[in-house]
Amino acid sequence: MSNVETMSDAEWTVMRIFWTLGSGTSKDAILYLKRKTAWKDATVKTLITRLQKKDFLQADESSRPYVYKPMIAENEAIHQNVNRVFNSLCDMKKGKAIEDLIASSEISQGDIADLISLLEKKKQNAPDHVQCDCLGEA
Amino acid sequence: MSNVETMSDAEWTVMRIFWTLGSGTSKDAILYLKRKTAWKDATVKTLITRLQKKDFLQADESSRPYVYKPMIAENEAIHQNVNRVFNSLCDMKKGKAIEDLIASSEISQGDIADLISLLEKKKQNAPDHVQCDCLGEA
DNA sequence: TTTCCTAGTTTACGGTTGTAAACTGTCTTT
DNA sequence: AAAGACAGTTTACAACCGTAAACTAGGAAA
Repeated sequence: MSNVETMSDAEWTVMRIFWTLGSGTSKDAILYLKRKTAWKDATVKTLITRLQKKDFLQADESSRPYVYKPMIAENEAIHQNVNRVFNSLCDMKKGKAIEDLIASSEISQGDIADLISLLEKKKQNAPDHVQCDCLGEA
Repeated sequence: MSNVETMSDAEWTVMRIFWTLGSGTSKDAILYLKRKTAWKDATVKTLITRLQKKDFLQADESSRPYVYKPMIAENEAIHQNVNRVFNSLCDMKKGKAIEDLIASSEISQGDIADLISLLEKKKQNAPDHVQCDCLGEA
């Protein structure tokens, strides 16, 4: 179970290409990344190499050019990443932070429906207040 | 308007103390941080110095020990930080990511109510589907 | 006023990250 | 078989980060 903490921002950007393509060559990555970044080809190559070292990408070396594929699922990576940020937030502020997020994200009808029903359910057992935990245990 | 992108994880951890206290001495920070980390006093001092250089903390030097206070509001910092992570996510996956977050966070009754009403409102104009934007513009 | 403690400042050091050039090995095309 | 193109590998390098020791100056105690 690979741990996404060690994936840098630039590496994440590269992974998105492979996650979306399912698999692809370095050329594919270089090509698509030109649309979003100003990186030189060499930069992308470096990032791919680092992702391999960290076991986030694996190369099929049976033929050239190699074909790379993700060794961690996008959903799993997103889960870890998003949760990591939230774990560093004051407990008391999480609700508002989520509100903020919802306000500024495009969300589909289906997902909104899911969110509402999840919240309805969560409401049954929700506490009246959530304490700030920033100063640690008393 | 300071930009939270340059605040490191360790620095963030220190800021939480000052955000919660409103202001405090390095001793305060060292003390509270002992509850959550194994950092040596010197480490906290270094982090405070870096936060000052980056203009996230300001010291009142009119008397010793200095009293430090945050130059960026916690809410603003959280907003920037959380949004930064979400901006690096595939648009299509944001809804699920938020679901995930809600599922694993403690949220108060009040916040849940707010979230639901925000979602109800958002539902009026929500798209049926959200496209993946990982490969950039076509 | 001499000494000591405490807190602020300087220096340190290896690892990671962003960014990329240069080198090299392997197919493909003459 | 020789040459060229492309992609994979090595090397580079400054800034930032986590982590902390060592040094120093200002205020408190003796």
